[in-house]
Amino acid sequence: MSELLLYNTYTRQKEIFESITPNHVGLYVCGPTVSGESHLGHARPYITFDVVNRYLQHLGYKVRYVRNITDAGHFEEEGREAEDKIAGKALLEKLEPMELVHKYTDLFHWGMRLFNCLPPSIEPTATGHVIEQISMIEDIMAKGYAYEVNGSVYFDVKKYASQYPYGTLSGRKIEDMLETTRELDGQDEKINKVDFALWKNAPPEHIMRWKSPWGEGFPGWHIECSAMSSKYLGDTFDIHGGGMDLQFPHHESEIAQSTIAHGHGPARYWMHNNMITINGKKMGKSYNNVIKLTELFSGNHPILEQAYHPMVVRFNILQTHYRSTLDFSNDALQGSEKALRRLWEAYEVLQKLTIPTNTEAKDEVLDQQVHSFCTECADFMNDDFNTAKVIASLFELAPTINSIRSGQIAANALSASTFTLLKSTFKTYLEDILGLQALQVEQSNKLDKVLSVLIDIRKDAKLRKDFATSDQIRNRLAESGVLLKDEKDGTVSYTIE
RNA sequence: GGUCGGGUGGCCGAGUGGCUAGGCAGAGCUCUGCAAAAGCUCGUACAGCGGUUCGAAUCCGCUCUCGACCUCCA
Repeated sequence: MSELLLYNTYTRQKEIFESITPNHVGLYVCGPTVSGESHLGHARPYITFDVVNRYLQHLGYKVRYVRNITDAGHFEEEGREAEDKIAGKALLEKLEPMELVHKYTDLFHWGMRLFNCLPPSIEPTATGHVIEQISMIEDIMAKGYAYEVNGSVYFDVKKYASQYPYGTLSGRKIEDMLETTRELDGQDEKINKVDFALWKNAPPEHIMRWKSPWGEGFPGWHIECSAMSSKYLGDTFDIHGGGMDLQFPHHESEIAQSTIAHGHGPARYWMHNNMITINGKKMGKSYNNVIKLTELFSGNHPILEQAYHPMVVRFNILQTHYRSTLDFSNDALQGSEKALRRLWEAYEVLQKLTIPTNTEAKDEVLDQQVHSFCTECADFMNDDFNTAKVIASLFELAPTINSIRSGQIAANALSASTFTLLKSTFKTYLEDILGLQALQVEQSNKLDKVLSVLIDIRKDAKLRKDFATSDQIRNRLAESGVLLKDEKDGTVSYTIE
């Protein structure tokens, strides 16, 4: 089998993946800030890295997947007054900060569950690791790369850049940044505007505050990921992931902090997923075009023509390579919904088919085709997680499956081994790796029995050529969302919308 | 302004030098009491202009155009 190639943002090329510890992978993904409801944009990284996690496990790695919860609240560094997002929102909603954080964390987990994202191995919170963050800041100060001003601590980027490569990850030059940022404002505590906060002094009205060697305050944003990733994954771990928008300044700052604290950057491979856009514009609070997950699943948003099932969203995201932008539209989602339905039905048909006993394929050509569509799935995943191509291959197999079911293709056209491979490929890729699930909710036994009564009555009517009655049953059921299908073999199946 | 990445058929989207993904929508046919589903077949696209090459959506140059990052952001 081919080796796993992944695109490393740091080197800007695809590299062969080799884990630091054989058979183990340390994966860190920047998690959400739980100051508000999760939105469609959040779906992308967590689904992307869920597939990365699943695929690494499929390859036999034991993955320690760490994804943080930012519950300490970022501050607007450039704002006149330092404002804690979470504390501010808490005042608005008349909630304790902890109450608010809990509410949105639960909501986030709810969304992740619906998306069928496997939970991370560890989900550390920033507030639970203030001590670790403080000691890392102390370490950086002791090494001379941070300075204190009025109870706040800043990282000295200029000094760092003079001795270490800075800006590699995000493709930036410190000189350019120092030039473009000379909007000299004497108010700023920072020596250089490129400096970033490790610790912020808390103004009196600030609710979230912790004691530190520099007075009461709260940690800077970037330090939490550095402190927590090194705590749970070590000074150097395998993969650090997140959205492209975090490349700068967040990840660049993490590298700088870790380099001073540990002598090197935190991760060997940096992976960044691209953004979701709406009508070509990035979705974001500042654009006022955010679709929350609750709205997405309920259809309750002006942009949405209908509600979208979490699996449809997941499928839609996986139909696009993770490094491409993904433009949201109702048409695209509706297309994905139909596509997923068809693919999943083929999968269900396949599960019911019995594997033939012939060792030789009756149709060599078809057997070969099926075989290669199955095996190439691994190649596509190995090529920087090309889920779009995997899905295309599975679609290529759908007609064969459906034809075998309808008898247009004899079951023994395929050899027993190819048939087995076909079955395992669908199971492995569709369910285990892509993490997809049936759109339909499990039906209750009672409903099934009720429907079979109606189906039997309809069958009788059909035998009597009483098509008025049979059509009436079918139409009335359709009105209530139950679609009947007369199969070739005389049986009747139904799907519930 | 600086840096970077795009512009692919009606729509969504793969794809880095020849073998012209896939999905949705559309058209025709088969099957069917009718439907639905399914199967088969069809649309021959790569922003524009040059260049390199036997051959380019894919490489180079220019133009137009969209977007991302540079500030909280997935």
